[in-house]
Amino acid sequence: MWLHIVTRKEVAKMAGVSEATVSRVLNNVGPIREDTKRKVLEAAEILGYYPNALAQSFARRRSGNLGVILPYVPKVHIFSTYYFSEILNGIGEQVRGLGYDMLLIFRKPGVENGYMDLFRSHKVDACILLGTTDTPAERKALKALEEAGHPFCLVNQHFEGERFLEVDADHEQGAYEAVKHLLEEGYRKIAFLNGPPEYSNSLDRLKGYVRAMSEAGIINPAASLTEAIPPEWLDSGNYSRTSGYEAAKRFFRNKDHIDAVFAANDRMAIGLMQGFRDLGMHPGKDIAIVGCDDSDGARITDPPLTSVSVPFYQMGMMAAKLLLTDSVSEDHPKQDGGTGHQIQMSTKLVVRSSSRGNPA
Amino acid sequence: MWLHIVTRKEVAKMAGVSEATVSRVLNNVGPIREDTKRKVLEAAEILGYYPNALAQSFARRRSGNLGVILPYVPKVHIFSTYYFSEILNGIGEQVRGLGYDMLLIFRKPGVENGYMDLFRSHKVDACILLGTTDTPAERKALKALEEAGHPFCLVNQHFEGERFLEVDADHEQGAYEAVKHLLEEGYRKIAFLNGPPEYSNSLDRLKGYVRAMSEAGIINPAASLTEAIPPEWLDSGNYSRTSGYEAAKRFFRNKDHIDAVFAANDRMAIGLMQGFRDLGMHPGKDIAIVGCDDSDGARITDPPLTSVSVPFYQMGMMAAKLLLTDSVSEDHPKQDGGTGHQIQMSTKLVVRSSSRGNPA
DNA sequence: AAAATTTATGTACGCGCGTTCATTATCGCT
DNA sequence: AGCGATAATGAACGCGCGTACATAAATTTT
Repeated sequence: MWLHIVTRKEVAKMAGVSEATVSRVLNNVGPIREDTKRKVLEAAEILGYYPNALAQSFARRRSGNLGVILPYVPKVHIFSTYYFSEILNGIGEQVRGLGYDMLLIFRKPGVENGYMDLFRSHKVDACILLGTTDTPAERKALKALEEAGHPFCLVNQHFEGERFLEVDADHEQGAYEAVKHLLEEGYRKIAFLNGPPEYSNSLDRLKGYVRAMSEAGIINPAASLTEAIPPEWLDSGNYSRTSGYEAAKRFFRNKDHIDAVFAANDRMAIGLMQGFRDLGMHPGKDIAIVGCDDSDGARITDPPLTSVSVPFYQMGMMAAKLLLTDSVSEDHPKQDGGTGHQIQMSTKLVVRSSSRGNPA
Repeated sequence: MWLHIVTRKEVAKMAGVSEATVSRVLNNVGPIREDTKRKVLEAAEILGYYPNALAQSFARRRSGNLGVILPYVPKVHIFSTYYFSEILNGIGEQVRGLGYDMLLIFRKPGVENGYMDLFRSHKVDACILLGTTDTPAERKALKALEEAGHPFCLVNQHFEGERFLEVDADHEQGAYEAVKHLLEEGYRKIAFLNGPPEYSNSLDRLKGYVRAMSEAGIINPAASLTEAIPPEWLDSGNYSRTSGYEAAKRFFRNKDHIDAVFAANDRMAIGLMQGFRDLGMHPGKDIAIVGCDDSDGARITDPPLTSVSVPFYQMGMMAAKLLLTDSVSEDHPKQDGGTGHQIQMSTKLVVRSSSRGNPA
């Protein structure tokens, strides 16, 4: 027994028409008499005909795939982070509606611009790049992609000075509101646990932090970003819970000069809470904590974590939409008079009890 | 300016050989003189030749894609659950090494056996199905797939009586050890918050629970599974945190007859903890809680949650490996003398403080 | 009623590659 | 040198589909 693959030819024969007509009927192209259409569809139904997607892609010279590139971080299960999960969800929802498929690719560790091959080999029609960092190599690779005219979109990362297609969130405003909230709650000695500098968010959040603190007259707005901030208020981790836990120890040394910490993501914020707790402090009481992402984790800590909600899901949807309905199907990689798309979505502070103590 | 696509033909011309030879060199097939090989590779390098993956797939009649089917649950961001994330990570790691790509597909809501089309249209060479449930429609669809000879693998779900390729975990043993641990800690009045019955895990865990409780002489091993259990000890939710929270209220009504709860996943366990806390009880002290999955969440609750660790990551890897190195590349969908692969991986209890109180 | 459209369908080709088969170069041996 | 065997290469085809072009049928216009 061998499963015969039904082809267009057989449908044509059964329907008594040419192969071209079958093709036209199934693709809804050109004028077709109503009853030939019916005949073809009936024949296809009876024979159980399914167009061969491989042949279609080949003939159309389009894969029908949207590539999603994920960073390869050894030992880290990348999907397990709220951030990626949500974005992927959004992308998935969008491609689903647009008839595309989603090709997941893990960036190869050593290869510099591995994603160029994806386009060259026609495996994808467009790409969404997640977790990129602003390094010289990365910039170069992206510029090469742009140069070659391959449509791609960055999510949650901005490359200053470039015209890349980007879907970002307003992290500066998010940080500003988070810190402002702490100030309004009466906290003054507010530290900031930032993320790695190669992510544009880090600079954004720093700006927001400085803006809020300057407006409150706590730090000198005239000085440069970092110089105005007392060193014991500025620290950084790598977005892991562990790095937050470690940072708590460092902050603890200056605990008299700190009554609140704003962290660049929830995982670090949760690490901070655990760290402070292990040092005998009570998060939400002795020290206020605010995180970023408003992940699931923020709801299950004790006390629940105040956090900056970022619309990752919508950002994923938007990125896919931009790529699949502009640059690809039509043919104008840039619009808005050549400025390209630089979408920025707004964040929203979700206040929970980790930041509602009564500071001295 | 228009980007010319370099084809095999041009490489052949530059290297002064035929197209067939170019093909042979790049695919390492047949005997080739060392210097022609060099010539071809040089020409390819100079011209920047990349084989067209679409054409390759078409000619080979293999897509090179491993499909991963995810359940479509409206309003639920499926990736955000630890369970799926980990499995996808494992699959991703495996396909990466095998030169395959990973095509993510969300099962369409209405369509009964939508994945049949994926095979028929040759979009995928094999499929991993996640989040399937044991319903008549699903069984039928899977049997049809099997009948048609399409290689697929189920992860974390077992269909009793079928010979499907499955990678499951030993949830019965996991539940057994979890309950036994509670018994050893001195708890006797142990309730069980199960998941929906259409998941095979639910029955597995129920068996494990009953086995442990029977061995301890607490319930009658002779009676049927459910009859032996006092009704106030058996409840079920839908794996969401909320359903755990709600269950806490029900258990609370019989709080004098309950001093521990074993939950079928961490999210429900966390919901239980929050629910009991809101009712004035202290999880880990007034009532012991044990979950399943050993997700990230288990580490950040207060108290940290004892949980049954399930090797989802390895399960994903294994599923991909089975499909991509047996059924697909070679051609024997079943081995072990026709029993098919039914892999079962072991679980491991991770004890934390949510289950180390001192029960009365 | 014939010519000029418009509508509907068929014919033929190519997309870029893998691969079979035929052909030629190379080698080992008597 | 001659022969058979093997190594190396080229010529040719087909995979299943989209589509440009040619053609035939139906419709409108003159």
